[in-house]
Amino acid sequence: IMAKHAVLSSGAKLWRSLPCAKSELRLELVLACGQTFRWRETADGHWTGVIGGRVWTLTQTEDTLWYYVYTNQGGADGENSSEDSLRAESVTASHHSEVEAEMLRDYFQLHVKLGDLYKEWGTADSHFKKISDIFTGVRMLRQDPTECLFSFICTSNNHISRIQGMVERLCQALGSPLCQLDQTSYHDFPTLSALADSGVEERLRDLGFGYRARFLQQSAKQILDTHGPQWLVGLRNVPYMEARDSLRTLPGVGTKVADCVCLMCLDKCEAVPVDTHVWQIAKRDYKYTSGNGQKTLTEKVHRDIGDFFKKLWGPYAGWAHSVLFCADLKKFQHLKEMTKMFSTQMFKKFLKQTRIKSFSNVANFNSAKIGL
DNA sequence: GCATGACCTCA
DNA sequence: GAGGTCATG
Repeated sequence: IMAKHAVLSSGAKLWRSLPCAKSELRLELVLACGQTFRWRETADGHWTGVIGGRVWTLTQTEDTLWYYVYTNQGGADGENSSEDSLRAESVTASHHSEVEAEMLRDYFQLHVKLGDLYKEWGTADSHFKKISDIFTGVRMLRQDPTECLFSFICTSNNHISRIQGMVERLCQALGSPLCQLDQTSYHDFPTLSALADSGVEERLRDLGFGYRARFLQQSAKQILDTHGPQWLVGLRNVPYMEARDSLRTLPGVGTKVADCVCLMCLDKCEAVPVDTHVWQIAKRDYKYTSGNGQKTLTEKVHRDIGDFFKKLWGPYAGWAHSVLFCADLKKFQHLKEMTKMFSTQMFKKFLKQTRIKSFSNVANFNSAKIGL
């Protein structure tokens, strides 16, 4: 019998949960805004992906984050890691589920109070305030450093939907299998040694990676040859600028990719990744004018825009940046249309007539915004 | 320090 | 031309 993707409504007993308000986390924004590329909506509001070598399905209600962890293929949990197996056997079930809860809290960095940060950013920046009333719950993930680095090497000259396909193929081709759900097989992200293999470039070129194929293989090899497998995660403990410079020694890693990696997996919450898109936001919404009217994204423009936003938003500038970035994506523009619609006189009249007091469940719309 | 073109593929 | 990097003037 083929295993299926879990759905909360048809088996809630098997799910576990964490208290978490939607204002602190919105899965459909966080998992699809381009900071991670492997989560898929496998049922309405249900997101399936991989964290820590396990397949998870997540969904949420107003004040609760629900999660379901699948058993890896082949019987015992974590059978492709003997260390995990030993741990699983020597530990009680409740301990085990506490480990999983802690993995989720860590992945979503739930100790960071996003609501408080939104208030601070909104006070300092009126444009942010306007946007953030609609785009609540956009937070940074704390991703696996290997997955994050090699995914972002794929992002150059590229758009989200194609990156998703490439990262998926990368895992299918080089990652170890975890489990199969419905027609989909899930794999772990490839290890550094799998990526460093000399046959990898050609393999990935065949899979449509283009010139990025060589960057991926070379970066993996360089890390293993000159630093060792623990080097990447070790960058969590060095200062932002030092980590950034270290990453930039890798082929295919320039200023933008290095900043993404710093922000999204190395705990550098002040890092603001600047690309042409963010440059446009700075010019359009903040009247930012590059010093000498430069035509391209030079090192100086990167620095200036990064400094500008850091001064505006403070030590969590990278987190604030991701809210605006998310709000600018084409696929989320419908959330803004919602505001226009709710703001019309006709709709307000309709609300009054039908005496609907709360619309918090409609697209997470903030009812305070239209003065109900 | 800054600009330009090449690099892959796809829309 | 794209959410970029690298090598070259």
